[in-house]
Amino acid sequence: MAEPMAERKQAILRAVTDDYISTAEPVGSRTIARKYDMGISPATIRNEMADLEEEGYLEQPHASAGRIPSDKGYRFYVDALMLGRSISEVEKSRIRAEYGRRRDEIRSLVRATAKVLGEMSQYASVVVGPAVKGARIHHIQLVPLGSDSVLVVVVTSSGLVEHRLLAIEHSMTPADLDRLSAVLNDRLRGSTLADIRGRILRDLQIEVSAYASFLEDMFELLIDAVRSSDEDRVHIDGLMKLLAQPEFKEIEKARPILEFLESDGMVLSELSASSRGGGGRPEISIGSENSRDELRNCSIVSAPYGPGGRVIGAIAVVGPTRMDYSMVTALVGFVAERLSELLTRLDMHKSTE
Amino acid sequence: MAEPMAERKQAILRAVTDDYISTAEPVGSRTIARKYDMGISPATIRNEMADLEEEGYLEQPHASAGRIPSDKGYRFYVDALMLGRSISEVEKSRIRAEYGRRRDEIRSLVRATAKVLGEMSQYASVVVGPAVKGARIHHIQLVPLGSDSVLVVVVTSSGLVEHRLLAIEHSMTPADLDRLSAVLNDRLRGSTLADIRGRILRDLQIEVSAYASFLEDMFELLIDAVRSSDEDRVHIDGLMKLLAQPEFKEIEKARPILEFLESDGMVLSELSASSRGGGGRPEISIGSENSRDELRNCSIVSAPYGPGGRVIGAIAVVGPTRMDYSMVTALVGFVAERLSELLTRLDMHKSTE
DNA sequence: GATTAGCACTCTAGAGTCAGGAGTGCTAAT
DNA sequence: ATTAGCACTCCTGACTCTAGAGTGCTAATC
Repeated sequence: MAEPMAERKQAILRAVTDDYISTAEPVGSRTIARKYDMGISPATIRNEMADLEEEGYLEQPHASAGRIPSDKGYRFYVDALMLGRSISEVEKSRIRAEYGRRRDEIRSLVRATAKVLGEMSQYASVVVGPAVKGARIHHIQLVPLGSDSVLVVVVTSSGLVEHRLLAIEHSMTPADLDRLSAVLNDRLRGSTLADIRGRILRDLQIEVSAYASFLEDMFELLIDAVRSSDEDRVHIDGLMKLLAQPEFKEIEKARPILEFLESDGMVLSELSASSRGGGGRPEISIGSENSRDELRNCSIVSAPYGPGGRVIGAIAVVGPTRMDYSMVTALVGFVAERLSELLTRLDMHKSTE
Repeated sequence: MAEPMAERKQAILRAVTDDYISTAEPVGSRTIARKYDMGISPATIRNEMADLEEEGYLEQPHASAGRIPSDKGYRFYVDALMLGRSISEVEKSRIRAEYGRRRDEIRSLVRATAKVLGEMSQYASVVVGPAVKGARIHHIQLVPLGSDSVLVVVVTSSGLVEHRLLAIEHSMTPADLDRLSAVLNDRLRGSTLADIRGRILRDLQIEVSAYASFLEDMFELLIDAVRSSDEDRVHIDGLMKLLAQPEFKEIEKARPILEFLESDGMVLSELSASSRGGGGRPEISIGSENSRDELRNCSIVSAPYGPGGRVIGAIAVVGPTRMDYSMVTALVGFVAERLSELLTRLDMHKSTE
């Protein structure tokens, strides 16, 4: 058993998969003989297909229809059969153009990524931005807004800018705030927000005891910001594209997937699991391979990204199991790479100060 | 012509509409006689319904089915027939709770509004946040982030916080930036971003000529921020809820509406038109009353909001023409009012500085 | 021994038919 | 003016039937 699959059988499996991916119709022996001339008759192809079905690579929707790939068939296809494609120059420059303008702030970068992935893949796209939690503080600034409120701006080392308004009881002069900002920066730079809660806060409160309660409030706010910003990490696009796929014509088929995508929390846990793998090429999860049951009718192509090899988030494309793996893999790979590159450049700026 | 509709006819129209709204099935004379006992026989009801159809308030999907309200019928219903309902205390406190935590920043308020509207209405919700364009500058702050980049933070009088990273060529000390911040605040407070582009920029460049090119870059960035932030104004939620409605079971029916909602630009122009009306109670736009053709299969209930009577944005619920107008109108009204109230309070803080 | 032509068989999609049910419109009686 | 009665219409779902596609098997062929 487990002997390598014969050359010709592979060719047939590839043909069936290619054809089904592009037509969404079960494909029969006749079709293959006609479209992909491999010099053998439909009858021969039928025999091979019967074998492939027995081995679990193909299945029949009903007794007298053509064959379609099973999840196992798709798996073999992406691992061994699929012709690796790289995306065209036109597409590349399209992507670069999308990034051209907004190279400054990470959130708009993330959003642009979701948009370009959705539009170019014709499926749904997901981009998970960097977490605030655990990020190191790069800069913190208190901005006086009036007699009774202060804007707290925190910039993390990953380039994320968070801000919150804080009501204050006692008037503080701009000079006060500046001095406080300086102290805060001195003490907090490089710590994570989680760190702050404990030791550092206590130290600070002693040091600038006049502002003890102000600091208390401020950290409360920041902690809350961390919590709620996790929801903001997930950006979805191209839902409409997904719904345009024939497998989702009846909305019931799409509902589980849409519900999954609508729940930021689930997306987060799913994608951060898959992005641990790090490095290399995009990861492909096909139908029943997905850990969640509601995703057994779709496939996900994902890749982590981040500056200089560090992983801070992930991008993904979600489509039917009949998705164009070749195109999507190339696209996801290129975009993740491109995004990482941009972030690396941003990061360098920051470390050379 | 145009004599007032007889009492009983109105009762029948109301019954038909109520029933259709809750069952989504065409309703026949028999059903009405059974469910809403108004002491008359099905035959009488039939006669009245025939009249109502002739006058355009009802229509028949096909010759021997029950009746359903036409757009004109719904219009009469919402204007004259619908029993005004106010939302329950439970719901009110649910809404208040949603707002409880995040009273600080306008963007999270807007997002929370979209979420609560979607969940409680069971339809899609749209919230248009305040425009950056045209907003007055309340505060502007330059934050040094390293030797070669500066974070520009702008707070508008509507409470919107925008920020952008700016690469700089020549190193500027924190002190430089502080002085520059002070000058900028002095000169720009109260102007709109549009104003800046012209005269003020020139004056400033002369005054602090050392930073002329820096200022040029900065304003370039801000202008761009204004442009791109228009996209961010629109927040959608509850799309899934909309798709769960029986009229959208075949995705084709929903597509035009989804496409409309996905295009921020269209939503923006549509809603800002309707929010001009200002004040009072929610505006209801039914089916063919909508100016856009792709919306002829849905109804929109919208209301403007803003601090102290000023309109800065709008909220809306989008559902099938068979939507529960009574519930939605009450909900939209309450939420818009609540949101305006919160903003008014925020605004007062700001004007008492 | 592998390949292929031929053929019977199976299954689906779509068209046609039919009965049942819901609802109407009309008429005549109240 | 209202209503009971009834004929009529039209949809819905079940059933049947056919055409077409595709298979699997067998026997002939290379």
